Amino acid sequence: MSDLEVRQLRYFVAVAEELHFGRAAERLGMAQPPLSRAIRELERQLGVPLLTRTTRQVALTPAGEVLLHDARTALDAVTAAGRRAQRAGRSEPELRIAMKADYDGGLLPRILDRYREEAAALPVRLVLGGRGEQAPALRDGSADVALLPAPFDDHGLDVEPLLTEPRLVALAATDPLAARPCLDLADLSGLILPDGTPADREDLPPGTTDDFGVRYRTPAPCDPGGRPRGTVAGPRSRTLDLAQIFNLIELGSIVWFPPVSVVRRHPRPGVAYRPVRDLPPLTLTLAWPQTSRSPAVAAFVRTATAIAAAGDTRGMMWG
Amino acid sequence: MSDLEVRQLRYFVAVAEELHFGRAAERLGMAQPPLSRAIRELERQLGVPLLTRTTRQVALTPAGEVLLHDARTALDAVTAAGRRAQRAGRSEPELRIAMKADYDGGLLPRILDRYREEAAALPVRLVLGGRGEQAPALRDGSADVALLPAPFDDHGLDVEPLLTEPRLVALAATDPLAARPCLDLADLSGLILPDGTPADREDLPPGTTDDFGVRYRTPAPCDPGGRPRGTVAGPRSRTLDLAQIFNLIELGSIVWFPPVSVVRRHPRPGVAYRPVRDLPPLTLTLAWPQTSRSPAVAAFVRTATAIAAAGDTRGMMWG
DNA sequence: ATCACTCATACCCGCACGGTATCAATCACC
DNA sequence: GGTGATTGATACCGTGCGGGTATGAGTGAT
Repeated sequence: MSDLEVRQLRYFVAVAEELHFGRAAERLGMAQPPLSRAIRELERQLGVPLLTRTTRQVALTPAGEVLLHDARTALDAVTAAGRRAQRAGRSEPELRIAMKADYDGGLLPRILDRYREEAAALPVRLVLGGRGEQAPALRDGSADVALLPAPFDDHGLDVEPLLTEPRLVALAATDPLAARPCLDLADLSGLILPDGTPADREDLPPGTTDDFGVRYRTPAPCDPGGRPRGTVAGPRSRTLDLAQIFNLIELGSIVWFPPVSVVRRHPRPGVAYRPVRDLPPLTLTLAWPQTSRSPAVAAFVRTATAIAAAGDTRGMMWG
Repeated sequence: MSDLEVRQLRYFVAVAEELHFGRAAERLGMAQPPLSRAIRELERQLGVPLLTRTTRQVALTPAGEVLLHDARTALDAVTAAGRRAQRAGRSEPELRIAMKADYDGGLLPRILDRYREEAAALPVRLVLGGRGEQAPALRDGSADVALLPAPFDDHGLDVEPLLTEPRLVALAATDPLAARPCLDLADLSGLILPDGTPADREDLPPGTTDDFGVRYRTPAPCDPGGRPRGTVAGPRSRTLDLAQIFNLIELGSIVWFPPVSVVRRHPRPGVAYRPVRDLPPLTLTLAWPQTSRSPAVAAFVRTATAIAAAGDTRGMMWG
């Protein structure tokens, strides 16, 4: 059994995601016939059918499902290898921290202060991205360490929880609900979050949508049991920044569930924050590639966990 | 930056391990000039020098060290993808358990009994191999779950410790040391283990040698800070089976450090077992690929940890 | 029954990968 | 310090394979 090639995996992933040879070929920037042939050759090489195709329907076999999953992680590993080597050769070493803006539980300034005193410390660069972008960034080598809310798909990553903080609901100060000191999730039925999901449903699949309303391509859509949808939504171009979110909240169009540390940074008249009894708290987590051997990452992890442990009794409640 | 290809990674790993283009080319079954050109092209593609070469000396740059490490894990991921897909398509699904013969802490019979009653259970197949083979087997998809002594290189794996058991020293009954009820490591200086290392040095790098005397190719030689040795020893063909080991022990040629559960299975006149005060115990660990989504693996892990938890107060002492 | 759609087949082409021959640089040895 | 051995780089060539175009064939919709 000779080894697979990256090209074959890329092709297969495209077809498996699109479930359509024509569209997959278009996405790959090639014609359909060579793609068909390549997939067929892949199946011959493995000795296993990966797709059941009629001229009207393409579906994954169980083996295809397995390969789709493993091929994605293998492709991640390959691009990560290239990117990390590239970076290691560049003149300016730095520690790239992936996070979503403001989602640091208020710890980052203190962490960075102490981190800079470490012997193994490197200059720090923040890689800000939307929800669901941090873990893939670690896997493909475009960041060295990430600060992100659990749960998330942590395959290939090492993980250290830093702190758990409650979330509040942000709603229009003029909303009748704002008159009450404390709410339940059920009270929020009918309201929607910035990403369009109903506020009283907490089952949003991780890695699919962004709190800011951007819909991301799921990098490894580990739908438990379900089969991945064939169509992959590109960025919906409805990106909301914080100012827009606040504006919409103020107008009563949406509500939002920021953690207290974010709230503390954005006091704003016209927006009321209230505790929600059954809203799960947010656990901020530190993650880095399991393959990392970088002393700079190790030092950062050490510093961050120390700071979090030292600070975890500080005022996490909010009036 | 276009994606790397498996071929490029294989080539680079070969050169980086051999630190010699000619030998690397021979190992790859090709001529030297195309290999030189391929590596050069890889460097051009990444925009980073990976090797410093004079006509007499080839050495890795820092970027090369990083790539060597990451390329190995990427290659593992690729072959694992192929192998697991292949397996998923074959008619007979089964759960392949990698372990070294007898190194199950005596748990395996009970684990298997209970496992077979699980709904998600599959027929079990044992994949026996020497020390250091289990973790690579998980990574390259030739086993689904492994039972192995910690510590080991666990990158890409999820891990669950099962039990910790003391080890004894096995020596010739006629050895003067056998007269003493308990020994120290220092007492054993001058004696050697089956793999040839001195018995009083407990710093043998994991994944390098086998207790049975086979020397394995290091799969991911994570020497902390040091540079990987250029020469990679193939199997030294000096494989010792248990009978040979016992024979050599009996003759006083070697000593051995089996855990008590192994000792219990191999009572043998002519061989004495004695506790060693400062000999670290052996922690038997369960490991499986982090990417595993198999219900059969999940059921096995559940069963094994339950059995280990239930049995961990049972008689682990001996003699 | 016909049309539209989509995957497979047939055939061709260009290029990139691998091979052979050779050069050039460095080290060892006297 | 000159000479030969070793080893990586360069030059050049042939071929196999990956990709393109044209077309066939099977299937579902109307």
